[in-house]
Amino acid sequence: MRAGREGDGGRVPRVWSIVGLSVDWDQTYTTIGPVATRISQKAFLRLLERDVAYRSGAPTLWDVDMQTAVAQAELEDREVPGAYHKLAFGLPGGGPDGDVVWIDTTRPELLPACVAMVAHPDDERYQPLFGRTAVTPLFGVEVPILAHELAQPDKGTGIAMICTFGDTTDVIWWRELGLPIRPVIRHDGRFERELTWSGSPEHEDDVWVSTDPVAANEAYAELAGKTVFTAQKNIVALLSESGAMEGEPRPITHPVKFWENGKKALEIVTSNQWFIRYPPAEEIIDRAKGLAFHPEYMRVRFEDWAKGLQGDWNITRQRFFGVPFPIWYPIDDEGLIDFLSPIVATEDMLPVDPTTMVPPGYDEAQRNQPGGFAADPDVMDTWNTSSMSPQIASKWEEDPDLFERVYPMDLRPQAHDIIRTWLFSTVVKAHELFDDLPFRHAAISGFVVDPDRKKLSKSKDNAEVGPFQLLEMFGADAVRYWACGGGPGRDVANDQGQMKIGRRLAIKLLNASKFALLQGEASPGATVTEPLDRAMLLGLADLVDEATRVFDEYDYARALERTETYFWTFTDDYLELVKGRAYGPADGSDAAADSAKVALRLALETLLKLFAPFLAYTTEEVWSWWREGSIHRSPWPVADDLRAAAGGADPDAALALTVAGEVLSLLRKAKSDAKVSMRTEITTATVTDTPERLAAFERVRADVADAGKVQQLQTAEGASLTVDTTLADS
RNA sequence: GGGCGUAUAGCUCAGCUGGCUAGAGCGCACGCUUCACACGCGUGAGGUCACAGGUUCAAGUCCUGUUACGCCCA
Repeated sequence: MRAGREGDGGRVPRVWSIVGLSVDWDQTYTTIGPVATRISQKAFLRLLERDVAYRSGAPTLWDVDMQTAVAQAELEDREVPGAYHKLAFGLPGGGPDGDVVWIDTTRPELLPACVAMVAHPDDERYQPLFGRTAVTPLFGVEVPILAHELAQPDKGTGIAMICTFGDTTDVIWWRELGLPIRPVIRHDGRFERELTWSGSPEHEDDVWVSTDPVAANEAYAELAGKTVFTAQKNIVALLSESGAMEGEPRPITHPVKFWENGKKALEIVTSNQWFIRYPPAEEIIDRAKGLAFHPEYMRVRFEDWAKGLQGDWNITRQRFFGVPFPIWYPIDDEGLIDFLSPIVATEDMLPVDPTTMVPPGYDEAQRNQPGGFAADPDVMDTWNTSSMSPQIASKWEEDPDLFERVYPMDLRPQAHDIIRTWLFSTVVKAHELFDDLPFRHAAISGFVVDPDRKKLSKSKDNAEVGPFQLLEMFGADAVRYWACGGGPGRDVANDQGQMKIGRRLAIKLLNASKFALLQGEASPGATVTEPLDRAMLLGLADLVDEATRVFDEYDYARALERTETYFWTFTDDYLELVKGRAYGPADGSDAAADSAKVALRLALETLLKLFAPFLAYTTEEVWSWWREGSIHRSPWPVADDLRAAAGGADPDAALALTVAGEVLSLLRKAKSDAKVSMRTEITTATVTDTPERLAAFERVRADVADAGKVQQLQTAEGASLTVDTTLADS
């Protein structure tokens, strides 16, 4: 099992235990602790060796509040208010609109980070400008005017500035157009304090070159050390003053990337991070073809995610807790850390905490000293550890015997919200490390939603009652019944009505079982001979076939629904019809009574087993009344055994049972209409029906007459079923 | 904007490969102390199967489009 989150205080295991899940509590695992750390680190080292894991300085999605990198999988877009600012870039040599080019931007404060302008290659308005240069307002920086398909001609003026970095599109442009980088936003979300423009490059890599360094430095002084918010306010004032901005900002709402748990919009900063190289999308998709999704349509989420990946998986997080990287860095004699020459732990050292352990060839005194070493300060993305959960649970290279027996695993059960994180990363890791799938089936469940179909959330607190209360109120079987009502992949509404129904079903099963067992055992060697009993068993055999088939397809909801439907007619009709006969003669040796008793016990055993996955406690209770051991360890029913017990196929018997039920219903209706007790005797009843159905009815007429308390039962041929009755005086 | 899913009685849903006179449970109405069950039993009312086209002898079921809701992704 996957351990509950910190703070749950063991609630998850308790719920699972009460709900009756079959868990081997000796085989739990967690994603913290020495084993998880060792396995995560080992996987990392193996991937590092093969250059699948690598360290790189690259544009990184960064949450300035949390001061940590964020992976693509944890992004979400939010519609937030913003404003277009129309800015004039200088165009030496002039163009169609004179000596300026207008752009619309929502991030004017990034003007000092501008490295180029871009328009769509097919955009006739700007085609004459491609290859020329423009000059940024205020900062006087010369930037090239380039063409790229991702520029949107219908957005703003159709030409945009590229800054390092305003959004992920900037990153793509920067990478694909081979642009320089002018980073201005620091990891804390504020503008760099010390930035100086000069008239000519001071060294080879100098990007801070302006045609008017004095103006540039004056302008930047208004931004240095400021937050993005303040910087924008200040630069807008400067732009208006200088006449480079036309009109007022035009408010819009637009999608902006956030960390899914974050409060502030993400910035893109440059820093050194550990990455895992994704295989090509097609390769992952092909690998996943061997994985059965239940329901199958959830596969598209996996595939869409694979196709939509941009860049590799950043597994570095700047957090306090988590699995550390088994890595140190040398410090040169001047005290500078060389982040590009990591000192890698060896596998025999694992688990490694670089902040307390010392790399080979060094001693503790050299920590953080010139000429010494420094620990990698970061930790792994939690998904990077969770992606090893099959290997952690099966104790990869820790318990070879266990691993051999359980890996790859059969089943990954999880909800659909973490297909892109947990499922995807687990498949990728196994693919890279083992060239195989980590499991064969993925059962994707939905969520529990509130009665208005809204997702439950801790912050909204719209869960009226907690799991323990529900279990207390309705019982575990009722809660299981409700939970199984939503098929694979479907959300299930928190519906106490359904739990009530589950509870009634469980009680009904107890009572029906009591009745069946009260009839006593049949004489030794007795067999099923009566048509009614045979028909019931044959119908049950078909039910077993269907339930087995749909279970194999993971459609447990249908298995439950079919079993339940059968059970209701079983109790309403069959039990009523067989009741009288089952009591039998006083000595209990009558063959017809024996037939009923054998059929009843066989049906009970079968129904209990069919219900066992759902009503785990009720079925176990009934089982204990008359059988040894646990029903949950007993073999699954076999349809052909039931057919054999029924004495083989009997197509007419099914019709006999159907007609019997219909006639019985009409007899009840007569009494119900007369508002008399069901016990009331019927003096005479005449059943009219087609010859074929009457022939079938003939085989069960004694049972029907008995159940309906009919003294004289006659038949007559006619077009369709009708029943005329004369009630006895009450 | 793209993708996926859902749309059937007041409610929760079944109806799988087209044959339905469209079902179940809850709720509702009217009855019934029936010897397994009043935590029950029986009977009944309740639906133009979201909408519009199409395929077919036949469509809730297949196809196309529209609408609404939900989820995923931009």
